[in-house]
Order: sequence, then structure tokens, then C-alpha cells
Amino acid sequence: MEERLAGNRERILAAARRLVAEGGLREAQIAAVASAAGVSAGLIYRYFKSKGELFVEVLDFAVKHEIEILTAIVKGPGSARDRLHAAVESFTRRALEGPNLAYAFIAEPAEAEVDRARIRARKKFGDLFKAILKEGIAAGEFAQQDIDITAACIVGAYTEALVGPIGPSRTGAKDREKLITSISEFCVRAVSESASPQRKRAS
Amino acid sequence: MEERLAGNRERILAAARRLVAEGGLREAQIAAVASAAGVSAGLIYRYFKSKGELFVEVLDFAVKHEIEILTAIVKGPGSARDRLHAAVESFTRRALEGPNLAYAFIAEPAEAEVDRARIRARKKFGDLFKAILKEGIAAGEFAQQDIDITAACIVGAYTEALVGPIGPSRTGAKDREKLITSISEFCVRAVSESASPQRKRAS
Amino acid sequence: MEERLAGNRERILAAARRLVAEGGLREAQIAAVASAAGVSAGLIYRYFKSKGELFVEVLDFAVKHEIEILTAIVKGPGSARDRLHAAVESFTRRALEGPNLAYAFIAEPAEAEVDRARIRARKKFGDLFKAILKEGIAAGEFAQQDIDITAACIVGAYTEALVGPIGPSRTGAKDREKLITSISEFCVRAVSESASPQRKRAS
Amino acid sequence: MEERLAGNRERILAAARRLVAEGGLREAQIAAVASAAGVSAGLIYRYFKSKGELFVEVLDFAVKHEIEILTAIVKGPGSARDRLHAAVESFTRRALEGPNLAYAFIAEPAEAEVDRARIRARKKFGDLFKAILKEGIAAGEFAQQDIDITAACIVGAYTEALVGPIGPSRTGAKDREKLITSISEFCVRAVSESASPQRKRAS
DNA sequence: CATGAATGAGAATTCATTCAT
DNA sequence: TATGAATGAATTCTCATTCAT
Repeated sequence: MEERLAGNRERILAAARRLVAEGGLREAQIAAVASAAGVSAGLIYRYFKSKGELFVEVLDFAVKHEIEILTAIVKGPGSARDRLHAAVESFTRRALEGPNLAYAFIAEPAEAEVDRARIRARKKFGDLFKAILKEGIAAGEFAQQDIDITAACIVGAYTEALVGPIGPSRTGAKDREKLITSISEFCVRAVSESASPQRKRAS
Repeated sequence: MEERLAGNRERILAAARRLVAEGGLREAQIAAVASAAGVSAGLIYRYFKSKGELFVEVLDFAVKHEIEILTAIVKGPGSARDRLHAAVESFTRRALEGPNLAYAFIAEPAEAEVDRARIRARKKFGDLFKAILKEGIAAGEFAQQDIDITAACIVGAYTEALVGPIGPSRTGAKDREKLITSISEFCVRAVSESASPQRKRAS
Repeated sequence: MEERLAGNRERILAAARRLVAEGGLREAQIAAVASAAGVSAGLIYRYFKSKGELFVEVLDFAVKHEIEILTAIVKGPGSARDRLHAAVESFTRRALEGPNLAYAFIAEPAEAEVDRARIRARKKFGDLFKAILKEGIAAGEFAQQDIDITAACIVGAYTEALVGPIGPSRTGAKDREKLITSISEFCVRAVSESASPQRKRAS
Repeated sequence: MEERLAGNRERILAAARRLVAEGGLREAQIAAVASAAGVSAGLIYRYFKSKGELFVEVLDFAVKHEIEILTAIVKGPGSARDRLHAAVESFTRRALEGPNLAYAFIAEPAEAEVDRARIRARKKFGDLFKAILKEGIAAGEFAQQDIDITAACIVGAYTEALVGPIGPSRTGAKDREKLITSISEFCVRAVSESASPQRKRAS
């Protein structure tokens, strides 16, 4: 029955994940999750203290997975530039292929707890990019810049670019590749020294 | 009595604006808005047909104001690079000074109407940036790139960078200037040709 | 200003009458009546203690008018049969030509007061028919019958038959005449001795 | 648990039926029905999608029952006259014994769905009477007449006669029999050829 | 007398959470 | 452990009525 317990827990999480991916948090009510998981609504509360806690875990799990993959890229070999490109590409590709959890990262959730988890998740992603940025700046690959702010910009850039195409209309495989490449290149350019010197605007 | 009427409408809009900025759409229920505006809940329906319409107006007003300012910059004189920098700077500065409506731009709203308004708003901002991008690319100031995707990235980048610091902790005036400059420079770099050629990552 | 007062009262009543006739009591809100009458909502309360009282008066006025006309017919010359026919015909014709207040007579009203007024109105109509019935029975024109119940049946019969055509679809002038005649003849037959003896049903 | 479910559904329907019979649709709010049924307001929505649907079912159930009984009479043996008499008698008897749902048949309801159901119900009753009328006319038992209009008149006649006595004051068993007989005989006379020729009124 | 803005008491509906079985 | 019926608090919206001007 430990078996059973674990199985139920997983099933509930999987169902919650699927529902969020398909219809956003708005459509992921407890009753819907229970039904999708093939368990009763009451049972969910045996595994999760509240709806918020369930979705925090859904979010955290998705984030953990991403973070692991991105960490491997960040800590892997290659120039900072290449690793940044690879990290963004890897993230966006999975976001476009798998169920749309990216949507949940930017969505305003119903529960305050989930909101906090969302912010933590963004911070974690930001931290990964900060690591690359630090190295890239030290190595002279990237321009001098505030890495906190740049990291936030990068996270924001690819998330926004993803939500557009993902949300309303699913694009074909060809467009998808273009999207992935364009976003990645945007991010790389954004951190690199420009060819011509950055002119100050006329105040 | 025109006085009273206009005053209330404004007060309701201001209260709605404030609540959204502080706690997101989640905390902006009709009762809360009414109480914050110092009127009864029923009165809101004298001025707005539904909750959705109220928040569409809140969003549209904020957007309209921004769009006007940004349009002036975009259509104004100067190089594409300078205008892009100025546009982002102008937007972020006002966002940091006023209430944080940037939050609403990324929120998942409860009402379908508001959702549509949010998408329209994003499109409008994107269109402005697309105009600069087109000119900048034609003039050889910017790198070759997909302007739709870049525009989305820019909007995402500065929104995320703004929401992070604004949401949880209010920064001092000095940090603020740094933030504004950093975001603006990020965006300019992101569209410009990099100094060293963009290398392809090792697949 | 006595002048003005009376004028307003009339205008309010007329507007209420029109709105009820057009859309039933459901659409006759105080605000709508005020606007149709060209006065403010508050003013209505200077002439009528409550919404219910206003519509009681609307009903009573319409009824009073009908009652006067029908009374003239009932107390007029002719056989009981002819007068009954004429009474029903007169009522149904005006109901079909004028605004549909008949609808309000059978509608379930929102206010208990109006409900009571409706019942009183039916009683009055019933009383008129009872007078003819009594005479007709005494004169041997009509069959022996309980005049209270017959009177109710008559009122119900023509009201129901009117509501069908009046409510959903307006019929042409030709159909209208047929309807009027058919209803009237139904009522006359209903009170008259049948050609063949009334057989008792097998219990 | 099937037990509980079915029991509640029935209890809710019974409570709704009772409230409508006693005070009309006006007094049958969801909260009142819930309280009368001894359940919470929310539970009603487990069994009925909306308030309208609940009352449509209340109406349809009452109608279905009546229609079945009346259909048996209409399609049964006997002369058209006898069957008409039996049908009206049967209906009025049950109406006087059970809760007064006749009221609902003439009520102006708040929900569009219920309105449509009410019209359907009237049509069904009308159709039954039309069947008898057609046969009776063909057999020479009844006078020549427009069967649509006559059917409406019959439905209206007995409904009104029922609502009058039922609504305000409950009568004794003896009066009840008289009422039933009188209404039935009214209806039979109404469709039958009169003993003396129908004279045209003096226009 | 006249206005019409403002109120506030409902009314329907949703859904996370609980609890008897 | 598992169920899912039941709860009830929360939320939007309506409209008769009042009252300051």
C-alpha cells in the first residue's frame, strides 16, 4: 500500500500537470484533477494539504526537471556564449514540444502560495543564467552588464516569446525551429558586446 | 453633478488600478474596488457594465498612455538604436514611478474580455518595436532577425525585469536609474550585430 | 403646479402601461418607467408609495376601463346570449388591438400587491359574467350551471386563447377576426344547453 | 450512496414543487428550496445545472404525469364527449388533491428556459384536446369549430377555474366535487352543438 | 417639486475543503 | 485507505428605494 500511495500521488500530480498544461490553472479545479487522475476529490487531500500545495509541487517538479537539464548545460563544456545559446534553446524546445507548463510560469495563479513558487522558480532560472553571465563577462565574451537585471530580461524574453505562439495557436514544426533559433540568438546578442559602440541616447 | 459622476468614475478606476498593481487581479474583486474607492459595489455598475469591462478600461487606459508616449519616440528623430533605447527607458521609468500595471500585462485574468484586451495590448507594444526594428535593420544598425519574435522578446524582457524588483521589494532611486539603464541597454544590444560573429553551438 | 403634478402622474402611469404591454412586468423596472415617462426615478415615489402600488394602479385603471365597457354591454339590451357574445367579443377585440395588458392579467407579478390586484380584477370580470349568466339561466337561454365556476371558466378561456396569439406572434387581421369569433362562440356554446342531452360519464 | 443521491434529488424536487405550489415561482429561490429540502444551496447544483433546469424539471414532471393519464383517456374507449368529460374531470380532480401546480402553468416565469417549458406544456395539453375535438367533430358529436382555439379555451377554462378556488381559499370535499363536475360539464357544453341555433349578435 | 446618484439587500452560482461511511 | 456527497463561504450582478442638492 506504500506502493499504492505513491502511485496515487503520482497520478494526481500527473493529472494536475496535464490539466494545467492544457487549460491553465483556471481549468484545473480539484474535482477535475481528481477525475482526470481517476481518484476521488477527497483523496487528493490525503496527499496534499491544499490545492495550493498541490500546484506548488506541480510547478516545482517541472522547474526541478528544467533546472537539472539547464544546470548540465551551464556547467558543461563550451564557451559562455555557446552554453547560453544551448540553454535557451533547450528550454524553449521542450516548452514547445511538451505540454505547456511555460504558460503556468507566467500566469497569475489563484493561490498566493503558487505565486510565491512561481517567483522562486524564476529566481532559480535567473541564477543559472547569472552563472553563465558571470563567466562570460570574466572571459570577455559578454559585455559589461548588471547580471541580475540581464538574467531577468533573458527569462522574460523567452517566456514572452513562447507564450504568444504557444497560447493561442500551435505552429508547425518548421516555424517552431525558427522560433527556437530566433529566441536563442536574441538572448546571445543581448549579452554580447555590440559591433558598433553603444551610443548614449540624447537625454 | 457632472462633477460627482466624473469624480466617482475616476475614483473607481484609480482604486482598481491600485488594487491590481498591488495584488494582481486576484485581489481586485468588485467589493474591494468599491471599498477602496469609497463607494458601494452597486455604484460601479452605473459606470461599468461588468467587472470585465472595468478592468479592460484599466488596462486600456494604461496602455493607451504608454502607446502615445512610445509612438512619439518611435516616430521621432534619431537613429533606430537611440529611439529603441529611449522607448524602453521611457517605459521602464514610468513603470517604476507609477503603480505597477506591468503586472497586469502578464497576468492570467479571470475574464475573457480582459484576456483579449491584454493580447491586444501586447500586440500594440510589439508593433511599435517592430517599426523601429524594421528601420534599424534596413539602415544596417541592427542585425538581421525575425522582427515578430524580437519584438516579443523585448516586451518580455523589460516586463519581467520590472515585475521582479517592483513586486517584492521597492528599490531606492539610485538602483532605479541603474535598472532603467540596464534594461534599455540590454534591449539595444539584443537587436544589434554582435562584435564577434555569432557562433553556432555544437549540436 | 397642481397641473404639473397631475400631468406627471399621468405620464408615469402611461409609461408604465406601455412598458408592461410591450415587455411584461419583467421589463418594467422603475428606472425604465421613469425614463419612458421623461421624469426621474425619484419622482415616481412622490406619486406612488412603491413599485407595487404603481402597477396595481396600472392594472386597476385598465380593468376599470374594460369593466365600464363590459358593464354597458351587460346592462344593455338584447338576449343574454347576445350580450355574452358581445361582451367576450368586445374584450378580445380590444385586447388584440390595443397594447397587450391582457398578458399582465394572467402573468405572475413580482409584487404580492399586484398579485392581489390581479385576483380582484378577475373577480370583477367574473361578476359581470355572473350577471349575464343569472339572467340567461332564469330566461331559459342557458343551461343550469354553477355561475361562479362558469364565470371563472369564461375568463380563463378567453384569456388563455388570447395569450397564445398575442404573446409570441402577432397574427394578421383576418386571423384576428376568426379568433375573436371563435372565442366568443366557444363561450356562448359553453353556457348553453347542448342539443343532445349531456350524458354522464361512466364512473 | 445511490440511496442518498436519489433521495436528495427527490427531496429537492419535492421542495421545489411545494414552494411553487404554495407561493409561485416568486418564492421559490434556490436558498428557499434548499432550506425546505433540508440541504445546502450548493448541493442543488450537483443535481441541477441551474435554477431554470430545476424548475423545468418540476414542470415537466408534473406535465408528463398528467399527459400520460390524459392520453390514456383520450385514446381510450367511449364517445368523444365522454372522453372529453373524463379528461377534464381527471385533471381537475388531481389538481385539487395535489399541490397546485396549475399555478405554474399560467405563471410568467423568471427564466427563459422555464418559459419555453411552459409553452411546450400548454401545447401538449392542447394537442390532446385537439385529438378529441377532431374525432368529436367528425363523428358529429361536437359543433364545427376551430380546434386550435377551442383547445386553448378549454385549457384556459379549467386552469382559471382551478386557480381561483385553490389559490385563495381551500374548499371542502363537497364543494370540490361540485367544482370538478361543473368544470367538466362546462367544457363538454362548450364544444357541443347548442340546442337552439347560435344567433349572431347585433353588431 | 425634481433630480439621479448612491445605496444595500438580495439572488444565483462556483468550488475548495470536509467528513460520514 | 478511499469515496464523493455535502457544505458554505465567496463573488458577481440587479434593482427598488432613498436622500442630498
